[in-house]
Amino acid sequence: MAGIRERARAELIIEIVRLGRLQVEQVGAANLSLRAIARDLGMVSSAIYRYFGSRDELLTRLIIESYDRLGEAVEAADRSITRRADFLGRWRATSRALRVWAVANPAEYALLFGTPVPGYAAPQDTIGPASRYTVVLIGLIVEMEAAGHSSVEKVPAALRRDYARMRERFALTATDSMLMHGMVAWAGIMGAISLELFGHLNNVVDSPGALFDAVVDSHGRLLIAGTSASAPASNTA
Amino acid sequence: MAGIRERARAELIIEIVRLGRLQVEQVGAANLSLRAIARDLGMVSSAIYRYFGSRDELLTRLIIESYDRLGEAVEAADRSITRRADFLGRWRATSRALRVWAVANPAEYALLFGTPVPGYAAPQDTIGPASRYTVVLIGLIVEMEAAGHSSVEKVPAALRRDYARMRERFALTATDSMLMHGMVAWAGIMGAISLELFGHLNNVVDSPGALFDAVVDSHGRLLIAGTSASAPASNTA
DNA sequence: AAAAAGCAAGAGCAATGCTCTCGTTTCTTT
DNA sequence: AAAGAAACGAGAGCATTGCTCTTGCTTTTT
Repeated sequence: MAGIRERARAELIIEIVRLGRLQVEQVGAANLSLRAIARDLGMVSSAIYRYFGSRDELLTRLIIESYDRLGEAVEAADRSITRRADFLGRWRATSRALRVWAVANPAEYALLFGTPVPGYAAPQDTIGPASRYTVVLIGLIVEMEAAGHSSVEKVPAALRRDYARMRERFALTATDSMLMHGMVAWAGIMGAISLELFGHLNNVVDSPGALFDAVVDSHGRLLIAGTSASAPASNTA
Repeated sequence: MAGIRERARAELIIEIVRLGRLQVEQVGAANLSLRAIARDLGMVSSAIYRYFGSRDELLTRLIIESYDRLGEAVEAADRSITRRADFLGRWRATSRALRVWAVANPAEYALLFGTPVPGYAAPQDTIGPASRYTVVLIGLIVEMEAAGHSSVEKVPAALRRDYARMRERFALTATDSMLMHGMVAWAGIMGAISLELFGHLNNVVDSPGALFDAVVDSHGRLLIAGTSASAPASNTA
């Protein structure tokens, strides 16, 4: 049972999503228009609603796919470092992959990490894909600690429950200190990317990529060495 | 010459801006509606255009005012630390003021640091107010270095021109290394706030304030001590 | 073969930003 | 002080949006 109708439906959904992504890239998520998609498809606007119940539903689909693409990019970057014990290399590769993806797909980055659209609550379906890139980073932290690296970050008491839950959820063995150190680094690179893409480095930093690399290395060295900062490692330039 | 008309105009503009800010708070900048403001004012929608040529013009005004409020909050926080040589205290006070303001005014924070509205290019008028809060942070960095603190951050060659321009623009005396270290910290706290406010800590961190404090202290200690991490300073808890 | 479900089309509703015109009021110039 | 210019509010109107409902037609299921 091919299901002539079922097949057409699947193809149409794919096409709608494709045009939706195209629109997000060109005019931003805020201006995503179901009517415009219908027009491009040669359909009348109401017909779209057979496939997506609302604009938000399409948006959710696009968000999920974007998270997946980002996750895939970061995972590939991590895989590309064959010497698995080269933690600084893996940290650089994954975080740079994050930025490269963001710079190449600014509208998608904004869709994921920019202002949430008002009244839009991310449904449960997004949290899986959303954590995909973070799983890579967390894994890196865990492996680093297993290999003997440590962190002396002070962990506020209020965060202990969170880290305990995190260990359980992802079946990790990592100290609170190391997990928190990872979050500090995470915030650093996300901040650097957001500042760049949302225009806050305009007329300030001409080479945001160089700044980003410096941020990555700054955090990377600390992650590798704890606060003892032994060998400053190789530089970027 | 009071100018009965000029006076009414000034008052009306203030009222429009007030209602605009209220709307941004309640429905987000994306849903800011000139028509709704006109309605609240008992005017017909077209009358609004005598005062603001477009929706973007009102938005620009709101952005400028928000930057100013944020700047004022951060400046006040810095002033509140009377012992001016307590750099860690000032760093904590200013960065926490940043977060407190953001948490108290999430829609305004999103307006300033979230996804830029597509097609909207920030006009020149915004760059002055936009740099107000950064001036406080930069000043702190400069004073720290003048007091003997230093940084061993490696500065990529590509950033030297940027820092030279920055020194000229703000009439600073600070090393590239120290300025870059400040930017690393800046990215860290902005990233932490954005992750929190844009929902990326949901179901992950229950006490984002505690995480933020930890991020602030982590950067603060490094800024104070360079990479030598001498005295771990007092903690937060 | 009959009933059920899926589908595209079209009309329609309530919004939006923005433009234009038309009298009226205020200000400026003579 | 009178005449001309500028600013103003109201109203109608255009193009656009998301979304709903009804109406026939087609595919699928019973």
